[in-house]
Amino acid sequence: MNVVTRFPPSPTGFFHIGSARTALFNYLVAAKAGGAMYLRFEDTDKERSKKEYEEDIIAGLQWLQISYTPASPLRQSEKIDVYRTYLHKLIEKGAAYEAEAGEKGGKVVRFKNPNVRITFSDLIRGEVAFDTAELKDFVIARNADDPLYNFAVVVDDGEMGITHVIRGEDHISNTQRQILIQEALGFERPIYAHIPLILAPDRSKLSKRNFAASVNDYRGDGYIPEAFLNYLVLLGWTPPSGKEKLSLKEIIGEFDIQNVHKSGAIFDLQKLKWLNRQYMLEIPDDEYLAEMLRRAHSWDKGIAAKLVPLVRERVSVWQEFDTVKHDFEYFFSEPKLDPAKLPGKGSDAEVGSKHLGHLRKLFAAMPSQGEMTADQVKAHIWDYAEAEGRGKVLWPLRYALTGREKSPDPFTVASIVGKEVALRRIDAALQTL
RNA sequence: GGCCCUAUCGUCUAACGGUUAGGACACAAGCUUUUCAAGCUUGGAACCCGGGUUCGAUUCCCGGUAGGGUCACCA
Repeated sequence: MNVVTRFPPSPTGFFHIGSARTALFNYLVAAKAGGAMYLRFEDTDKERSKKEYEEDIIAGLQWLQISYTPASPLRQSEKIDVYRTYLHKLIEKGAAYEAEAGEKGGKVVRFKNPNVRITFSDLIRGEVAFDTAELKDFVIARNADDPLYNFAVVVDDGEMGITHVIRGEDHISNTQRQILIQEALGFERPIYAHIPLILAPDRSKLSKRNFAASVNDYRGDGYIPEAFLNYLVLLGWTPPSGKEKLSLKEIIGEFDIQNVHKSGAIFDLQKLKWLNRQYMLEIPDDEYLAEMLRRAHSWDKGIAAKLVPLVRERVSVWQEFDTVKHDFEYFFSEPKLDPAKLPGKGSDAEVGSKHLGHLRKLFAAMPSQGEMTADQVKAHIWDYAEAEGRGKVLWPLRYALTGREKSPDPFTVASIVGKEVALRRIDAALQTL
């Protein structure tokens, strides 16, 4: 069977997380079967549809590497004549009729409801049944040149030969209307799959008001697109292998729309961050450094290169680097010291001074040629620290080097700033005591 | 309210009649060169309720409850 799916957003808002997942599932079903997924814009709502939203959606799909075939024409607004033809066909058949005055005055086209019971089989939910009688004769067009969603969708899906309609659960009650129109028009019924919704942390529908729901926001925060996509697919589906971190290729290999869950899932930002971190850890050092420098222009490249592993430990999303980078200032300029904090817990100035004084000698005795690793620095100091009490010796050293109560360990810091700078900072610290 | 859908740790989930109900995120404690981060180890944490069916139900059926979706001349 040649599989043809579609992603038909209405360009009335920015690319939404839920839309992204719908697009992804449609893409996966098509990719799995070697079929195609069409993109078409459902812009029959002229007032709310905007070009900038179309652009945002396209940019988002590209960011996520979800490929598609553009429908031709791309927009529903570009094929009004086609809808008009089908509309006339329905009216001639007596399956639809023009009706006087609706709520907003003027004529509208109503579908003549046969009042039957519709049962369709949903790939995710099984048999779903509706009694269409309560729909009454619903409106399918404002007039011959102004079709409404449910009608336009049926015409498009029919003409494009869509085999699988995969969409959000919020469309499940539209299905009965669409099947009715489909049968009147003589189109074949596609296979349906209604996927559960993504929920905000309070279990309400994901909306801009209570949550960052735009894909754009995550792109802006510096999430890795592969990680974002990976997280999205995990929301409502578990691969048979049980693996959580999956490439798009692996996802396609394992994916089966029938294994998608029935219930809605809350979007968990912390798990997304965790997954993103797993992807960031795989970025090669040179690329990682380049991104750091893009976000911290003033940083010296040589020092920044040595900071890569320290940054990696602390950053799960690039956005976090923008905050954390200020904690690394002491690598680039002399720290300001608070004499009260220098000796550390349970020690006074005299004790601090004594240890720092000895440390100064130990540092001075280190080789000045070439760089020292953290382990080598440690080797020079360790025996003394052990003998005098690690905390008592190491705290003043670390504070003298960084001027911070929280920082990486003193050996690492010393190995990065180098012997000369370390000595200078120890001297400066000694003078404050 | 009508119709439709859903229901396992706080969250995402595994289980497809018989398990000490498993994993991941988060959380807590301990270990790491007194801090931070990361890492490692350990721990607490769930089958919505009530009836059936069955030798046996988290699992199947029915009802209740709760949550969600939808009831436009929006999509």
